[in-house]
Amino acid sequence: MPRSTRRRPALAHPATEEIDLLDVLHALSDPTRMTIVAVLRAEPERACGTFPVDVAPSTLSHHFKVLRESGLISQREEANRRFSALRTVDLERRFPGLLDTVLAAYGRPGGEDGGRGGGPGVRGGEAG
Amino acid sequence: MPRSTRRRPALAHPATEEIDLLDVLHALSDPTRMTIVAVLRAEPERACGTFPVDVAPSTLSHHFKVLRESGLISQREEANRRFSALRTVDLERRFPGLLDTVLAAYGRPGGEDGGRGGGPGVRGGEAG
DNA sequence: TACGATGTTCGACGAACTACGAAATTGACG
DNA sequence: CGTCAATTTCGTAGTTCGTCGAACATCGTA
Repeated sequence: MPRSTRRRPALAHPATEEIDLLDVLHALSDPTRMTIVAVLRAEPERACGTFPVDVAPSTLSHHFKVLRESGLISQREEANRRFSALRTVDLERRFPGLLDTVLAAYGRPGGEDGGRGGGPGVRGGEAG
Repeated sequence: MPRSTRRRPALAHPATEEIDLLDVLHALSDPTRMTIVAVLRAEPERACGTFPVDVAPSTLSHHFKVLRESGLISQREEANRRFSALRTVDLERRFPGLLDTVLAAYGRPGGEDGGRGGGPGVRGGEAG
């Protein structure tokens, strides 16, 4: 078999119009995945293994799959690394303002002690 | 014991500052609960049993509990009926624009056939 | 070819979720 | 008081979710 052919099925992403709101909300309702999205908001793209999350590689891979299949992120392959990026343009076209609003909300400190979704260690582009 | 005392623990609602974003997103990621929220957006309040959802009463009660504990809705008792209302003011203060943006997104038709989150059969409901 | 690095897939497990029916609670009405 | 109506609580079944470890695949390099 040709060595240039990747065995992966080209990383199926949903088309913009197929992005389902409930899938997106579900994907965002997990702290690990929300962290990934928040980090991705500040950078154009990033390799999978470089996210500040504390889970096993297989678990991380699962989360990326959920994010990708929900339409929140896209992934491209480069060598044996996989880079993820937020689908900001598609999301904005499909659900205007949603991503910005949700991420702004995520940046808000909570009345609790900043446990779960209160104080993310990610401030993305707020400063800039 | 005084008969005027309701046995229910006064329907605990989270304080505004305690509303957790991930809990809210998770609550909204279920089609039944999203329908409830969408209906509630059009009316100030509504009795539990009058929502256009197709689940058993006990299941519905569970969904209302999830919505209430997430901070999305408030419930008050009147006789043996329980009225639910969106906590629009609290939500707006906690997560500005979130509710509007999500519900606007929910109203968008999808590329699919409008099955799940595409076209909610909810508009005014004033007819009843 | 062998090795290390990166990342996925598979199989498993416990926890959480959604669903339902039955029973219990509460209030209105006769 | 007895009954109906609305809703919750309890117990339970089936599914989904998040997590991990082990094994596999790919790429770059020695």
